[in-house]
Amino acid sequence: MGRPPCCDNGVGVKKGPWTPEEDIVLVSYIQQHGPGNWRSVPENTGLMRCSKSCRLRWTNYLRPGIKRGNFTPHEEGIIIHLQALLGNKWAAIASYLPQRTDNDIKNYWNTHLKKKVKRLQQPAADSFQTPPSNAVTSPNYYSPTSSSSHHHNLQGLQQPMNSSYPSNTTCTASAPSNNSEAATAVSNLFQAWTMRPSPVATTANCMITMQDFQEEHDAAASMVCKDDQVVMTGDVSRSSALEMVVAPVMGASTTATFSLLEDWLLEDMPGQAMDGLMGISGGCCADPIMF
DNA sequence: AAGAACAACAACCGCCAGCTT
DNA sequence: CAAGCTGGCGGTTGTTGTTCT
Repeated sequence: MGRPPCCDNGVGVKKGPWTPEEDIVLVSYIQQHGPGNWRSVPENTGLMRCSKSCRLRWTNYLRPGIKRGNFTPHEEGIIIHLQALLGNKWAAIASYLPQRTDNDIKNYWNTHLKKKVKRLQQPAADSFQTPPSNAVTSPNYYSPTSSSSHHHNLQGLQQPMNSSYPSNTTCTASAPSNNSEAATAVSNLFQAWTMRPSPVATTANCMITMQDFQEEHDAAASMVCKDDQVVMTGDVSRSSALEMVVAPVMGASTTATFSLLEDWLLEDMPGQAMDGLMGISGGCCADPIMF
């Protein structure tokens, strides 16, 4: 089957950077007709661009609400974690950062974060690249580059988030029975974390970079955010690290957790990280969609 | 000051899934 | 059911700006 490229005719189709004039034409057309039916955009506007180019220009650059410029440490953290969980599913990752486009995130990953993460993971590089021999069959193994896992994670991403968690919820835990459940749970965690209007999300002092935390990590294993201050406290196990992540989702505290999870995920190879996630034995949350 | 090397980012390309005919 | 069309996605390339030598 297959289909020819939408711009296959080539003749008269302009390529390369968009001019301000073209932008104006495109924006004014979309303001009148709304986005969509991209096929008709070049025809109706006289733009010598293919429909695909128009759509990309709109979604990646002209669309209202797009945030440009430097990524905050908070955004960095989200991208790093979601990339570890989902792989290069930029559209899915972008859905957690509505102000950023998938193209932006992809570029930022390729130019900044990939190197950064690689640098931080260097000591564990060997083990990172060699999944356990039973990786394919093991229900507890998660590969960040596995396409099947991606599908599972996307299913999780698409699930609506249960938005209300009472702060005094009784916490019981049962491990997810498969990768999909784990991925869903983690995806929901991230979604809740990123969406909630909490002090952690809005307090600059809580936006701690991974480097910041890792510099401190030798001295103190946990990091708690109270009011506007980040407080390093005593030892923290992997399971309690996750509890710290879950707690604010539950609305129970203002524990600053993202950098903890960052550290927790990046410190180990992904399989172990997911094992740790799935092997939580301490109580954390009761909602059935979580664990 | 000039050229080379590198980094950042916008845009393109090819493939795919889903829908329509 | 097959073929065609559209929108969407991820990988890659090209261009521009910046830093280094």
